[in-house]
Amino acid sequence: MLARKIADSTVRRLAIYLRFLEEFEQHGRDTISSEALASRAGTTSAQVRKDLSFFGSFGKRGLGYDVNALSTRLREILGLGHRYRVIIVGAGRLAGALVQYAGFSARGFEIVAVVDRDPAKIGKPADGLVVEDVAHLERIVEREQVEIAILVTPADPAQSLVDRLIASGVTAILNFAPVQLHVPEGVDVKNVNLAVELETLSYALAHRRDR
Amino acid sequence: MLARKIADSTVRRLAIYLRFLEEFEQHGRDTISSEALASRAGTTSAQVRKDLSFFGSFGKRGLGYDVNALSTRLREILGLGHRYRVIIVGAGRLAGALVQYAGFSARGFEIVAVVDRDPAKIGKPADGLVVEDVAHLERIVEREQVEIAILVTPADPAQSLVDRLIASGVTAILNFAPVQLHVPEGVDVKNVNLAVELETLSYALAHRRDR
DNA sequence: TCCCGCTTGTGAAACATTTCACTAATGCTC
DNA sequence: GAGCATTAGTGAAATGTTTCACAAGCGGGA
Repeated sequence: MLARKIADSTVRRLAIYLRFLEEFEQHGRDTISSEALASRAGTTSAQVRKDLSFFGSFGKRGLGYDVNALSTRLREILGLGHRYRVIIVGAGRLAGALVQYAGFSARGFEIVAVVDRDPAKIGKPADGLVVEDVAHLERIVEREQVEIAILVTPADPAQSLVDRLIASGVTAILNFAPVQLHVPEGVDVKNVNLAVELETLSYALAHRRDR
Repeated sequence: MLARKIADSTVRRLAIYLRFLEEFEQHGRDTISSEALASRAGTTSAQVRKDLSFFGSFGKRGLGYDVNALSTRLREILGLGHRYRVIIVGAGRLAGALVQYAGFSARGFEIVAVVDRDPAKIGKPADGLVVEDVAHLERIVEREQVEIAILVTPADPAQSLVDRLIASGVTAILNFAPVQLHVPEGVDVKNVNLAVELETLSYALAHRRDR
């Protein structure tokens, strides 16, 4: 795979295209045009074609894309070829929602451990798992061969937990804590901040008349 | 407020700056440079100054920004001057996490109702609220004077719920359902898709060697 | 008052992403 | 098998965003 520097926006759209392709697959449709895919995904046909063109050319002119072939290829491109082992750090309610969220395991993200520092939570069951003590974080990461961590803690302990995760070999982190994490080269962090999302809506509401 | 077309990326950063300004405020610090703010927020000082410059000039050369004045101004810009009344549509676990999430109410987003269609969930308590029947959606939106809706349902019913919300006067929607919603001019939608976030991480893992 | 170090505000340049517009395949119809 | 309608692939143009670099303003000190 010779992919150079691909924009984050492109990768996100690929993931979205895949979602709709799988829907088409289930409906037994076997070919789809860039136009049809674009209208589902809320973008333009030129954008779809450009996004795909970074990775090769999979379509047939005059016909469109083979639904099966394209979704296989997208899964490959997105690295969804194998199951990822995921740890959740922090056993709050959001953690509970994530553990149970079917969308993750459907796409190969398997939650193999949940840890917390609160003795009241340690030992409690969480959808087939038991909350473990964060004190044993390193041991658990190694035992479960964790590749991805989801951080669902308050801002305060986040950085030191990340340092420990990285020291144990984790190289990809989905961060829900409202802090900017500092990580070395070779480790990827994606930040999700639900309050920020609501605030961009609030901004839009406040400035509606400007448009 | 004469703000023209401001990039979404800029608005998100403003929300993040505000978060750190409030932290500085609590620590009694009364002035801060673009450089200091940038390093906390994970960006550059030039970016901070440019972002702020769209809305006026609030700093003092040689000194930096007045922490209090700037955070007040940012709250104003982001439309955080009043409390927003929010409904959550769908009473799953994610909804539960959102209802209880302190970050929302701290920023003026007050959850005033939770609805679902599942009779098993209707009537159940949810952090000071009671889950109501989605059949009464219109009545509830009016009664509670809801301005913002958070959609936490499966993909399937999402569009028809959105249509009903809009017909009832809701003009801002935070959408967690994995579909592209169609809304008329004048309604804002923000999409959050947790599976997509994980998939961009997966992409990064798969292509690490390319860089 | 004058000088100096610091930091903002901002055009211009660099860079990135999206859209356009056209060429070239492809299958279908007659 | 020729003509036609359709749709992918793609350089080039347009648009959007970030970074650069520097002039100008401010406060503090002598």
